[in-house]
Amino acid sequence: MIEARHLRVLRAVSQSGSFSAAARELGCTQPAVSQQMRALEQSVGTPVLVRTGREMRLTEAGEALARHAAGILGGLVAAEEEVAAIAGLRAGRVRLVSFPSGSSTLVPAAVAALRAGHPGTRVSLVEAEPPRSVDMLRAGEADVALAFRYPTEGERAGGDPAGGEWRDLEVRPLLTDRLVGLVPRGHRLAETGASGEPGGEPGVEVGIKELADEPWIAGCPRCRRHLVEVCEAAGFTPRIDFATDDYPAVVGLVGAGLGVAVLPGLALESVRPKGASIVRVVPEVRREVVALTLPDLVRVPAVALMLRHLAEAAAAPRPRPTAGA
Amino acid sequence: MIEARHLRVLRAVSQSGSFSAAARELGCTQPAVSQQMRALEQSVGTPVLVRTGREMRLTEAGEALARHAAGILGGLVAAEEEVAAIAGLRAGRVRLVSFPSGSSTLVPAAVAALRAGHPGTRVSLVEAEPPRSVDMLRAGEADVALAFRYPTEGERAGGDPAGGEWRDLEVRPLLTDRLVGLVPRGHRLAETGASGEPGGEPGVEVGIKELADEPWIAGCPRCRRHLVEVCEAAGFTPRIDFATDDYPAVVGLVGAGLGVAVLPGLALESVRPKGASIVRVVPEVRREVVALTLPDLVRVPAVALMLRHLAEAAAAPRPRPTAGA
DNA sequence: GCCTGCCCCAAGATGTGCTTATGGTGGGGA
DNA sequence: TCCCCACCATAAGCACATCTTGGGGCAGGC
Repeated sequence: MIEARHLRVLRAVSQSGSFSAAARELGCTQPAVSQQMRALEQSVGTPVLVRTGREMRLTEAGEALARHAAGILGGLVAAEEEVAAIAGLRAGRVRLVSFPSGSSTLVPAAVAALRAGHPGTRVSLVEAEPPRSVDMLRAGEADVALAFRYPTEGERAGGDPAGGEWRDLEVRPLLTDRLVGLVPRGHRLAETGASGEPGGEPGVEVGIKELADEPWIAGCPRCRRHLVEVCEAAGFTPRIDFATDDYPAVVGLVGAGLGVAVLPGLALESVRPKGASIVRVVPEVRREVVALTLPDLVRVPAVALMLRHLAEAAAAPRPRPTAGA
Repeated sequence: MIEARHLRVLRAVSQSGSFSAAARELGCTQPAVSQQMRALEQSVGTPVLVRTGREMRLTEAGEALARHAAGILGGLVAAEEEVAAIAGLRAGRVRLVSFPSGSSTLVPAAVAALRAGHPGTRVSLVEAEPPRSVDMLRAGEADVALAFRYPTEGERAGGDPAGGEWRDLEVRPLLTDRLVGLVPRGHRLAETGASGEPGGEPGVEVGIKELADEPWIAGCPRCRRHLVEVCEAAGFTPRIDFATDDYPAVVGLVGAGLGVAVLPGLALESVRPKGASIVRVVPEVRREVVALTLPDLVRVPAVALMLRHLAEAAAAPRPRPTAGA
């Protein structure tokens, strides 16, 4: 079996014209070159070099090998360079999958930072809610998944403290997203005017039990399930009139006076809550936003960098949701 | 440094989807595959494989390597096949250089036999007299040289019994060529009619001293030098009127009655001695026809085969020179 | 005629790869 | 639900290949 090492030595010999010069070029001793060429000749079964007194020449077989060696060794260095570019972040691709409110907040900041520092990298983004996004991760269709989980979900999944259903994944907590209540402007629980000013905390605090009799507008299936759990823990079952994972639609429905809702704070960073007032819900309802990837992918430089930038984006001060016009 | 072995294993893994299957495919054990992949990942500095629970997938770097591997391994296989073809005589080139009378007698027979047995081989032929042909051999412009030497030349070159000036070459004696005399038809020394019949030995025997007063037509420089030596050993210096290495010209000059000549028997195989009679010269004058090559080239299959066929052609019964019309 | 450079050869030391044996893990069938 | 099997990782031992050092032969150049 011809090895690349043989071809490297052969090329050095044919270029330099002697074993000694080839050895100097290759940074080894002359007997090493001699032995390599002997091994090559043995493996191919015919001489490749003619030792004439003054110079070292190639036989026809040697010429054939040298001719192929150019392409083979060129391909090897090309492969090395391409992989080195990926390893050195001069190239590399990260396929992100994110839930909607993540892809409009954390992702743009992280991607911008990554592209700014390493222009050669490429990022692709698709949107999917957690169960599906994790499937994509496991199926190799994505490298990093932005997902979220509610605290109670982890407990339900067998009491495993190390991540529940994600125990075989690398889990990077990014931030804890406090959910806020949304009630129609002018609702009896909304403090008119003062609530929801830009940059300010929602001023009104509402016990969740106070919303027991309101019609509800729920979000994605998991959010809806969690909402029911929280309400039932508070002693009532919410009457859910609408369910949609389209947050602007939720806001619109609330603004139209069709009900109340609980939304992730993250979602309100990019949705203008027009016609609705933001209230603080007590007890606090939180969800944890995490970045997920496969353990092996953590060692892929572009993936590691993306995780780092996601963490930085999550750590940056969040703009406060506004009450809207 | 990426080695071809790594790429072979990587390809097997990516095709089979598991280390164990790749090991079976490669004919080794599973830990060997595991170690190879670990070594590859260490050498390129980034993971190339993602170990997900059910299947083994390539990372982006792994995809890049696999993409290059196709061409690299293909090139290696092509190189191996080409060299194997040369080693197996399904291909291969022999560059012959021969003196004129050799290229019209021994060479055609040997080349025909070689091409008949191994149609893939190619033979090229150029003509050159020994000093030049040996230079070409040493310069790598030819693989096999057909040459000749006169017995006295070896003695002159320092008494080395192992080949004189060719002591660094592989010398394969092919045949000993007896030189014959050529006198004009009807010359006083030529037996009219009976001499030089097709298939018969030259019947007339002439002592070289009897030609002392004849004008001479000499051949190539070495032949001419040897002629002078022989004549001087017989006690006279030949009067050389013409010197040419064109044997048909020599025959023509003799036939025209312009002098006598001594020619290699081999030359008369392909030159019709019209107008001239062939006589045996005593004492016998011989030259040794040999095949020369570089020692390393003996191990090149096509060269070895050519040498063998040349020896067989030389061993075959020689047609006798004819007296011509 | 001496000297230098080049190649081959042999022996010792080092490193690498392969194998066997073992443990841990996840998936599928009874 | 449990068991079993396939798969991968790891460690230890071994064999092979490679490299180095030291010595010798040989041809070319001053």
